Amino acid sequence: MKQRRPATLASLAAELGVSRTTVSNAYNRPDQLSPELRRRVLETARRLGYPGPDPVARSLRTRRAGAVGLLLTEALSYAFRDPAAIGFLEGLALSCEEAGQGLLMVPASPEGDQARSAAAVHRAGVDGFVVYSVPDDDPHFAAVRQRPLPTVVCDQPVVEGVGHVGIDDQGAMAGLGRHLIELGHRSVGVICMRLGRDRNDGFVDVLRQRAAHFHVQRARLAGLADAFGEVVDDWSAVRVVERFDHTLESGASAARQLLDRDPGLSALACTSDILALGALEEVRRRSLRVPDDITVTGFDCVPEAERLGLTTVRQPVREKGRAAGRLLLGSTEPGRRRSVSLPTELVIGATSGPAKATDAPWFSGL
Amino acid sequence: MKQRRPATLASLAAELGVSRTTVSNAYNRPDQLSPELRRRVLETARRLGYPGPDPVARSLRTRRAGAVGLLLTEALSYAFRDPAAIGFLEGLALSCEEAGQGLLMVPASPEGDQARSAAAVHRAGVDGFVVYSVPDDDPHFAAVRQRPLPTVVCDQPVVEGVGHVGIDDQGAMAGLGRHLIELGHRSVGVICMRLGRDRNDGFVDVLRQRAAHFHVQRARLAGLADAFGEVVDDWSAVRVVERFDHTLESGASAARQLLDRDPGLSALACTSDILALGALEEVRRRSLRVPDDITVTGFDCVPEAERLGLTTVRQPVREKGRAAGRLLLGSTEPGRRRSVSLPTELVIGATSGPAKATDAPWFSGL
DNA sequence: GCGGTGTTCTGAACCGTTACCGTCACCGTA
DNA sequence: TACGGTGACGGTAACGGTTCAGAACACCGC
Repeated sequence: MKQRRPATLASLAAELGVSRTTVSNAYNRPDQLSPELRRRVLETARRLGYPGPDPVARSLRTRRAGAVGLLLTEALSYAFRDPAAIGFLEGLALSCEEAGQGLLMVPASPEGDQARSAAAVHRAGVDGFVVYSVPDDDPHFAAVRQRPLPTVVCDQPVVEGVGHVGIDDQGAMAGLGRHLIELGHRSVGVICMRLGRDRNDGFVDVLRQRAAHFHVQRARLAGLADAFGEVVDDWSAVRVVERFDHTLESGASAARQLLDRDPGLSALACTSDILALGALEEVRRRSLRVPDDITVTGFDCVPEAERLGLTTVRQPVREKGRAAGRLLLGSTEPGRRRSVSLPTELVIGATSGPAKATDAPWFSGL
Repeated sequence: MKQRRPATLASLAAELGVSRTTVSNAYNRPDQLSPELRRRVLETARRLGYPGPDPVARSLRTRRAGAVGLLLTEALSYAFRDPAAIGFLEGLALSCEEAGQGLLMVPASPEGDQARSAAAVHRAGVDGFVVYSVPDDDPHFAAVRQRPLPTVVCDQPVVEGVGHVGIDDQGAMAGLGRHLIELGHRSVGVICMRLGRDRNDGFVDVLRQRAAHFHVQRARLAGLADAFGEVVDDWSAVRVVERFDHTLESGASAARQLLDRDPGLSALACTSDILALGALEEVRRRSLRVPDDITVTGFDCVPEAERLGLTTVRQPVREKGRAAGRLLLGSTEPGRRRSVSLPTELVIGATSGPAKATDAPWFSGL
């Protein structure tokens, strides 16, 4: 029954001897034509194998694609390994679902020249973009900004004319830092995620910390610096280790690097739970007791961390996704806030405890 | 500088005094015009704030959307809670990324009438569909089949004219069942995920098992029936409990229901690791030792299960995603296989052990 | 008989782009 | 000088719909 060329609105109309408008109305405005004619139209459509109005043509005319574009850090698949990113995605998917909008994950391959890379962004048929935690100088993000579409960023710096969702990373991390200070910790090692688009697995100087291209990491390190700057002579003497890959293994190897260099560390502060969980593995391997011998902290409060009683900072990842979606999809509302900052909570678990006396001069001085 | 009406290819061409074709070529076929003219075009585009050819119009003309549609079971956000689904997504995202294709998650709200529900599928501007583990009678899937697009299903029955990726769920589960039988287990309780689109938290008769709308669950139950049918008088006497939600809590409450009814059970076979992990929680709550007092098994081999040493079946979830993507995106190749079945592996962990003597009559008879 | 009021359907103008083919100037060659 | 080849660009026709302003017609009350 199917013809070589697939049926279109026009061919259906011709077959029925009615106008294209009428066929269109049969699908989109049932009240605009008699039930009898509508029945005939739909029946003929079925007979001819017409699947209904072409979505792309419809989008062109109506100027609405019915989908939100999502831009993630580099490798798309990376996101599916990070519990925090998954939570964000879940929240975003939820609010898209509520609004009946699709969610288009834009393929952003890291390699290749900038132009080819950004092409995927220009090829995306969407009504708006959500950009999640990409580096400040990301070419895809630049491409997104060229498109004349509403945009919301999350876990990135506030940008003029662009919606924003985030938390106070710096403040939250400073709070965690003060917790460590209260426990008497002075010699801490820090483990962070990658700070730039280049791979740099190793120690990080203050310059690189401050110039980090990833907002979140920059802010969290700054938060620690804020807190420890008060009690430590020189923050730049605190060793910070960076890892490109965000895996348990990275956390473990970073902890190894820190402890090899400075076995006397009384605490390891990590900028993510994944890294902290990895660090815990290495600590356990060394038969160090937590928190008696060493304190380990994370950030995010992923389920696994919560179960293990990791000291960390809880952030509402799912809510971030929902907020981003709502901000974008409700962006036509005029009185809408353009920036949302969500609350965090310091979660004191079983992996942080008082520093050993040797680490706290004023105790040993008694 | 920006005009009220956004710039188009045509307005750019008019401004430059060249044809639209030439402007189009400046973007898409740099070799078709002189570098000098191309430079002028691009420069004028920047000046006028023209963001490059409109993706939707381009898609209409070229008949390619540059994206793959993904249809998931009902609530989109559900997928982000199931580690197996996340693995699938990761694999699929990976192969889409390789091919430079976007991945559009179609919003498929469960409630609402069938017509409105399927509308999202008809609205999706994509070049093909991947359908993951939806019930056999899902209206969205029916809508997908109406669209004249290449389609690949995963964890669903093979359908004529549609690509297919899956594993031998029935055979794998039968293997697990034989493992339990070899250990002497005869009185087992079974915990499965939901079998239909209706909520039915409780015991399931054989009829409902066989009529399950979810292929995977149906197949896994059938696998257990295959194995135990050999040694148990009547499979229909084996208690099977169904849970609508796929959570740890569901697994725990299902285990509770089974053990309350029949405290003498020597094994709990679950059709997913999540359910099994939940069941383990309940078992632990009852101070039953695993596997001395009771054996618990899962299916999927998610990371958490692996770490805990759960006896389960490993299936290559990520590979399923990759295979689905490749099957779809390479579907133009003529000699391509239309159905892929991936291997599984029985993983014997620390949660399965010999049944207690009371459970094995021929032992106690010695 | 006439103006008013719906209902039902039509005509034509877009939406912004790319495919296809044609034109034209220019160049080297016999 | 005629000729075929080549590079650069232009014209036209889709691509498949939606939308808006009416046309045609029936019905109604006065």
